[in-house]
Amino acid sequence: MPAKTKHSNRVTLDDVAREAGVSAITVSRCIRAPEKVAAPSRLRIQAAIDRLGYVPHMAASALASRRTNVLGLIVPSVTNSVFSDVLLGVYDAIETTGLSVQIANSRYSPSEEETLIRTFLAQRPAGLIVSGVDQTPTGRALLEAADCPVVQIMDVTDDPIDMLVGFSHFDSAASVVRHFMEQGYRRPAILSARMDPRSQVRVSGFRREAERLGIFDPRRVVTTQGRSSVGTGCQLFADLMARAPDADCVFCNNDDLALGVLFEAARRNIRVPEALGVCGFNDLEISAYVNPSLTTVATPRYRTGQEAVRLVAVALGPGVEEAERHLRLEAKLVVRASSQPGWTGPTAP
Amino acid sequence: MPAKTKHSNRVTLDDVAREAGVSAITVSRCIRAPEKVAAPSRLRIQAAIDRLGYVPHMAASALASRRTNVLGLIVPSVTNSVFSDVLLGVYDAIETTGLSVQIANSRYSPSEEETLIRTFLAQRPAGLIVSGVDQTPTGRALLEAADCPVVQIMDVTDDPIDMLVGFSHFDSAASVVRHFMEQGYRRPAILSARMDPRSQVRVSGFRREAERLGIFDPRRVVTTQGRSSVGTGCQLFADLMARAPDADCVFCNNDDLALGVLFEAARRNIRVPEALGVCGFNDLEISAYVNPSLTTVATPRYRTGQEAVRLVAVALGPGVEEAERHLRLEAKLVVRASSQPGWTGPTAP
DNA sequence: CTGTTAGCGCTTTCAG
DNA sequence: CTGAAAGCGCTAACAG
Repeated sequence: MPAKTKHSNRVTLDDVAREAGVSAITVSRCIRAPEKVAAPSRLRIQAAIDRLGYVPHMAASALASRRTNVLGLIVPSVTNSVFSDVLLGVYDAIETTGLSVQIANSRYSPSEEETLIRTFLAQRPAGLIVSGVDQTPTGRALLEAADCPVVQIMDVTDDPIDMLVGFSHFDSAASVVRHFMEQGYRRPAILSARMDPRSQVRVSGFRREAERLGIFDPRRVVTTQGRSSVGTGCQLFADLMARAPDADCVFCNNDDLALGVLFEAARRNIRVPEALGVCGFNDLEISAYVNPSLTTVATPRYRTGQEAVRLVAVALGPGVEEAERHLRLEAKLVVRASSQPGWTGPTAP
Repeated sequence: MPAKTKHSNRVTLDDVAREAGVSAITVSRCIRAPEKVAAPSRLRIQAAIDRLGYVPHMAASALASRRTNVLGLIVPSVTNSVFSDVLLGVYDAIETTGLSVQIANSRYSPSEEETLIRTFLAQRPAGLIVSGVDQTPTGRALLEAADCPVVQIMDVTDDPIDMLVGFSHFDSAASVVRHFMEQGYRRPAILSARMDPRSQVRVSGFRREAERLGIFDPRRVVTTQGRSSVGTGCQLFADLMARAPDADCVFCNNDDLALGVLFEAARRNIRVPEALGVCGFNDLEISAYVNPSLTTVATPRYRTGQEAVRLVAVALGPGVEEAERHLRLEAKLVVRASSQPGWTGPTAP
């Protein structure tokens, strides 16, 4: 009977060490910091790992080192394609980092978000990515006290918790108003559902700029708390037509809503863009192909996910560049047929 | 100086035990199986936990018990709304189970999927949910040997690995062909991108039924390896018109493609449904609102996610109902304007 | 119903 | 550059 009886049949660090003729700690080092191990040992260890098919036990590693390789990501919704694009960026960027992502879904609820922040922090994550800049005071305090990199994404603020990558919803909305004005529209409306913080900022941006230009009218602001969808867009547009039929253009707080407006307008024989200019927000793939093609604001969702991960990875590394901690990305207006009365080109790309 | 110096400031099971005047193991039991602890102790322990703000250390628990509470979920894509709906079902169902989900993205690659299966299994997950029934032989072997519940989702097979919740892609496609026939169409086409196993099964289902009815023509099968999207739908439809302009109806392998067909047909002044019947697959929200509204096959995506989690939870519990291990759900044809030449109702709900 | 003992597999010192 | 010793925080397996 061997001196030490193994209960599990799992291949452990000790097995590898024995196979390679070194001690366990050397194998451990070889995995985490290969440059600190002499080349000959390194080769033997690598060979032993391959031969035995060793896979590190993350829980054991986490327990011993008091740190995990888990990057927590809190988003308001996983079905919203805005966030699924962010997620894609996160997945693509994570590959080179050795981290693993864990996603949580706050359902647009600040208190659920706070709970999730707690849960994640209890796991000692390697980093945490949260959506928006409007955490609860407690949530914010928890994040400020966290001993891991924290990245806020999807919006900008003067007062970030730690790192940040986002774009200005306020400015984007204002630029839409100006675009409508330039195209000759004079009575802009705005439609919005799911009044989450970022939607609200867009509504303010719209309002401010319209006021500045002297074309704001509160009758032309139609909102609902319900979730954003194509169906909601149809409904909100019907509401708008009932309340303020004189509206000559409409900024929809996202593309789903805008698509609904486009479809409902077609049913009512309201000509877009001649009788009604339409602009969405986000630039979903479909928006370029619908008839008429949809003017919208392209938001850097994929890039946001990618950069957020990169920021965490950099922060985890040795030298942190202070200059890189806040990334202000650009959201760009994409002008298509739905907002250009003088449009003469093709209806789709 | 106290007998035992704590290095970390984390609240541990021992702290709670001391506070409640019991031993650590009793606290541990109280958390995992409260009914095995006497009521008075239980109350004192609960109070101590609350007072101290104790949060269990998952890694330590995983190490000691050789099991995690992680439910692994492998999907081909996180942006595809089909899978994000599944995900939503998973998240909603997981809440009551005490498990946590970890998502991985195989990018429609069988070999990446195999790697992910390996990675997950190395973490000793509480359960594993995989998409489809076409794992690599090695992947399948790994899953068969896994000592945790495994659920295959999104398709059906006679030969599941362990548990299964899905619906028949083959039958769904066949029912679309019959529907076209009933509506008077006689020259059906099929468009498909991203030829993943389930898309291929739908193509076979279409082909088989069309052959049975004597209306199959290979010229009317247009496929591409590229990813499925609205833009691809426009493109494939253009290809179809070039190859087989006599097609009088088209089954699109998913709604994105179908939307593209609808838009491209409008641009070409091809009247739907009179000159061309269109049917999609999946029933995205937008499909009910587009003009004309889109006939499609409603797939039980949310429910699939929900049930998959439920199956795992049940399997993890004490008594497993053998009868419940395979869940065959129903995908239902939703007939709307785009496939009914005689349509007289409203264009949208 | 409760406690004792002995690790789970890895990493952190601190010495060589 | 390498190793020995000592846990990380929790739970399995017995005993009482």
